[in-house]
Amino acid sequence: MSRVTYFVDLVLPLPIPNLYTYRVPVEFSEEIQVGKRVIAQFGKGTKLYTGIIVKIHEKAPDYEAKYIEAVLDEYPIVNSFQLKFWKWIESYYMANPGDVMNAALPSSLKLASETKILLHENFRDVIDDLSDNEYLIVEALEVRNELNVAEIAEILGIKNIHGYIKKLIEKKAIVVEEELKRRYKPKMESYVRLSPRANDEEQLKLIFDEISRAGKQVEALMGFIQLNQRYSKQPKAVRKVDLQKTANISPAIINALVKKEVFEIYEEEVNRIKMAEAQQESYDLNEEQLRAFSEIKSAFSEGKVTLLHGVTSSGKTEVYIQLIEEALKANKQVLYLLPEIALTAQIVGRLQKVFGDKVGVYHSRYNENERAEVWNEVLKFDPTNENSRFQVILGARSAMFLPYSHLGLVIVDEEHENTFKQYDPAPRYQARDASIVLANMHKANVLLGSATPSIESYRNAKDGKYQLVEMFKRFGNVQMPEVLCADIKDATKKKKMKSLFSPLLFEAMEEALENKEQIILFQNRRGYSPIMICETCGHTAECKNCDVGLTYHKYTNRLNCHYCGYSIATPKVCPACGDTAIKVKGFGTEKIEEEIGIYFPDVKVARMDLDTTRAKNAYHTIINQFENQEVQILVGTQMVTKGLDFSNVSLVGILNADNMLHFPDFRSYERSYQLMSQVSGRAGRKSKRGKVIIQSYNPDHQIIRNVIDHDYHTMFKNEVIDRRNFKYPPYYRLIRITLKHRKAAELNIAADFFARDMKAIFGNRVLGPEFPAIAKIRNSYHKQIILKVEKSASIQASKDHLMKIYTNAIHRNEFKGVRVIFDVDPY
DNA sequence: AGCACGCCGACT
DNA sequence: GTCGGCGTGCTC
Repeated sequence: MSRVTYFVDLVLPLPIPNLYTYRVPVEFSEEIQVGKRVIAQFGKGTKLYTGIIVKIHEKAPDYEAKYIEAVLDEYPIVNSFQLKFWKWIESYYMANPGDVMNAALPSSLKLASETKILLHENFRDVIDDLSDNEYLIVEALEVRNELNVAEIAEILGIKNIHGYIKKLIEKKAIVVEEELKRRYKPKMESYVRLSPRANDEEQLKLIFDEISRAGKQVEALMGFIQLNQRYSKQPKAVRKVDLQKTANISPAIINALVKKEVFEIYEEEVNRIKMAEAQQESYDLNEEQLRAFSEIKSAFSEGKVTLLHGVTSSGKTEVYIQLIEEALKANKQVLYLLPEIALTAQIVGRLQKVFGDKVGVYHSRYNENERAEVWNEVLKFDPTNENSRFQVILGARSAMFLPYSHLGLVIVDEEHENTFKQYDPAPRYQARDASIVLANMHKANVLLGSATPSIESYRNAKDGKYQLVEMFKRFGNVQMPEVLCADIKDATKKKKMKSLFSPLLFEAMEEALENKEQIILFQNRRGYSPIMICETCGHTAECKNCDVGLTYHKYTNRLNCHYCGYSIATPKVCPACGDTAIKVKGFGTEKIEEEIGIYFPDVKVARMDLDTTRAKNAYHTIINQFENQEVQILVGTQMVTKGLDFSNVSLVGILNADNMLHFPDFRSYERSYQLMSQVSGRAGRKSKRGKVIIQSYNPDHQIIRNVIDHDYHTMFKNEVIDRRNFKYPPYYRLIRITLKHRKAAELNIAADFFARDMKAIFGNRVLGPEFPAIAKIRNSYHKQIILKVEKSASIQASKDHLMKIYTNAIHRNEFKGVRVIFDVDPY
């Protein structure tokens, strides 16, 4: 009887463009399944990789295919929705399948080369039946417990040991330990409870008498009763660590009580991701929210993507919560995307109050075990099970890659945020756009939410492609803040500036502080001063790897490059002319912090930017301090604009609106409007109208006027006219081609060739090649070519042309050493 | 990505 | 004359 030989096409976690076909050993024929992980050798040497089976077939390729080494999973860990989604990302964003796999899978699910080989627990049963080499392996394993493939190869002195491994697995002498199982140990936690003997009022009294001379033990017992809430309706489990902390006792005290049979210690498997009890909070939607809610629902019933445009603190979250509730009632999964990891903490608390442990969080700062746990829970989701955990996933852009099987609702909050776009490692995707595609695959509803929608989304809504739902009132009838502009050109001329502060801002600060109100100051630039300049010869320090000036950081007294991290000590004399007249020019957050210290020496100031929030919990510490009003003034970059709600902020100052308005990018007006509106939204309380002061050299600038008038619509109207005239999104799609080379001259030649080839096909839709704002990063020169494709034209055809040009180009001599990066919808 | 093959400089 | 630099090309 002839047996069928199967072949599998694998995605390998490598930046290479193809799938690879492997032969399946007959003994795995039953096990293989699309979406399962397998181990396969790839390339020279003994490198092993985890691949995902994306296709099973019987067509032998015309080369000698290698065998897969092992099948890792009992069940597929990637479902068919995901594979379809991966494919879409791959093709739309011009990425390699392996890049997409890398972005999608938590790394604990894709380890392979380090795959450990262990003894089978019953290996002794077969030990007599082994060949010499097999015996050698088993013997080595008895000593070392676990070995990887390379180590075994060394022991045997043979390169290809896979035959032996295979035989040994068949004989059940060894097992290939799947990394996941090995690393992923459920976390156990010690809990304390009363022993059966003590768990009774009478007995407890006796015990108190019994231990009355041991003060610490009494404290321990009291602490336990307190934490346990013994006399409440619902006593709580008491963690050992909590008891130690609350009663301020050492583990020895608890052990003593265990010995006396008062306490018992028991272990409980904890979910790494903190459990939360749902405590249904009653919340009622106000009239406007109810209207929005019903409009959204009717749009959903027509299968339309909906854009919820609601001014800051109009109570969008409550509307989301209602929608989530409906999705859960329909036994569907919910994906709630947020732009910032930092923001998740605030929202997750709110959602968990309502949905308990149905809410899971997923983002890149989560450790591997936590991520694998969320992955597995989502994979296990069973719509018929009432108690499914993580039916609602809250996360940053990577959360869209989880193995959803019954997605019913996707919410993209703050949809205008550019952090939804992944820039650097490929795949360079837009999570907002991609998740809409994902939702379509699941026939799920999509809600985009923002106070300042992106021009794209708003236009889609205006065109009727999306449903537009708007909320104009702030929750609790808080007034929109009063926005004023301070003319710093005029103030400087009249010598009225108090360092960085215009009289208008300065007086408002004084007033707010007097009233014990808090202030947020926003400056879109970190560090102390952007540049150091020698007043004698005009020399400025530049990064030796990149084409940018170094930024002075006072705290460390160093000059840093924000692109590559290069840093030098601040020179005392000018390296060019030797003069000591070195001065700082411009200002960043650090400088502002210092200036406040001079004018308001008694006021507590906190600074929030990339430099102060690098430590793991720094962000929360700063937020908490500000929330608890231990700090009166918060100085920060972009970070302070992101949806934080503080109740006592009456004043927001934007120190310099000009540098964002003049950013060289077609989106700079849109971004400036969004940024300024978002910070402005932080001002204002229930009882008092907030105040926002924008400092600018250009107080009549159209965008500043729009912010003052809270006039999104005019901003939008003007912006779309420009976009249409200058051929930018949303009327055109952009593909950015970046070429990199170590040498500028070679790069220029290659870029000119590429652009010429492109112009031959695309004509004047090609822009460039141009050096970007920073032409040199990490010792590599960059040059960009932008392709503008009409929305009506086929983007796929354009990409096919591009790829053809690319494949032709790379064989050219002029292209040696040039790296090419494609970025679709780069902004 | 990783690894081998390959062709030019400072060394036993 | 050889060791080793990393540029180039391939991996089922």
